[in-house]
Amino acid sequence: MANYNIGMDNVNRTGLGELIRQQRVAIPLTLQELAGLSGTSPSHLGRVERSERFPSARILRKLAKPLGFGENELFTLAGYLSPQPSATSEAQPSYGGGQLDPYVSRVLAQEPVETQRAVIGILSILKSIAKSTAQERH
Amino acid sequence: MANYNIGMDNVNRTGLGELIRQQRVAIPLTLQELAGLSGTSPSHLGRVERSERFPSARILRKLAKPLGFGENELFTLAGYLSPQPSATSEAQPSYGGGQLDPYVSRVLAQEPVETQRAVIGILSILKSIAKSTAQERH
DNA sequence: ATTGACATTTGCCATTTGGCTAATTATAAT
DNA sequence: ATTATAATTAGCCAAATGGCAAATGTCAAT
Repeated sequence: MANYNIGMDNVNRTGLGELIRQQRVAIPLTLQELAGLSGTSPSHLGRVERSERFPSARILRKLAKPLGFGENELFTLAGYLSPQPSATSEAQPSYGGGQLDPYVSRVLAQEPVETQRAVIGILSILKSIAKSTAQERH
Repeated sequence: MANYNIGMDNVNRTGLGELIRQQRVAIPLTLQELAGLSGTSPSHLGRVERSERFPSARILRKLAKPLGFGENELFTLAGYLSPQPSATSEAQPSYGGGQLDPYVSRVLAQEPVETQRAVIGILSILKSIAKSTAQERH
């Protein structure tokens, strides 16, 4: 008659694996390399990425730097932390609004400025293509 | 011949239990009450307090509010977070060669993170193509 | 097609975590 | 002192976590 913890925590663990994988291949790293850099095992990371296992905070912390995440960022994504403690009134719960992904930032910053500009040029072209394609579909 | 993680993490788990107990009795709460408030079990909390078990992030998160800790505070104490996170990512040039063009940054930041990542994914593809092309040319 | 070098996944296992129940230990109240 | 009652601890167990080794998948070069 005790039953202290019925049901799910409201922990957002959806898609965390995918996100980690996306980040890893974007860098790009193999599972083994990431395992090496983070001091974990490739097999476990593989399972984490395809959501067969949920990573503990210890693992998450080890993954943060090699993947270019801020320390608490992965924790937030994993649902261990509520979204953005320090923020006063921005706080988009879905993490999408006006934030530049730290890894993206880091990578781009290493390119010459013309390349950076070319990249967003390509992006805007792709977006307009996508837009007109969507319109054709009626 | 693999051995990815020998030895201890440099996680500060010393005295965390004592600290939790001090806080609990200071409030004051019994183990059962705290267990009730946090949705955990008194037996486990007892063991945590006398450091027979180390609490997972999930438990820590549940304990934070009833004990009057800030969300990330217990995480820091537990060694899951390094002291003084605060800085949310971005803007710290601490690493990397160049600067990110502010206009580029602004435009990209308005895209969802997947798009941001896709963009640098495309960039890396283009770079590898360029590289191999250059090699073929000699 | 075959080999060889990597990368990923799977099988299996040890360790940890955390809950329930029961036992023990404090704390009052007669 | 002796119960009654509450609080803590200990015994046990199921589930989860994460590592290693072996199997499988992939891909380029022969």
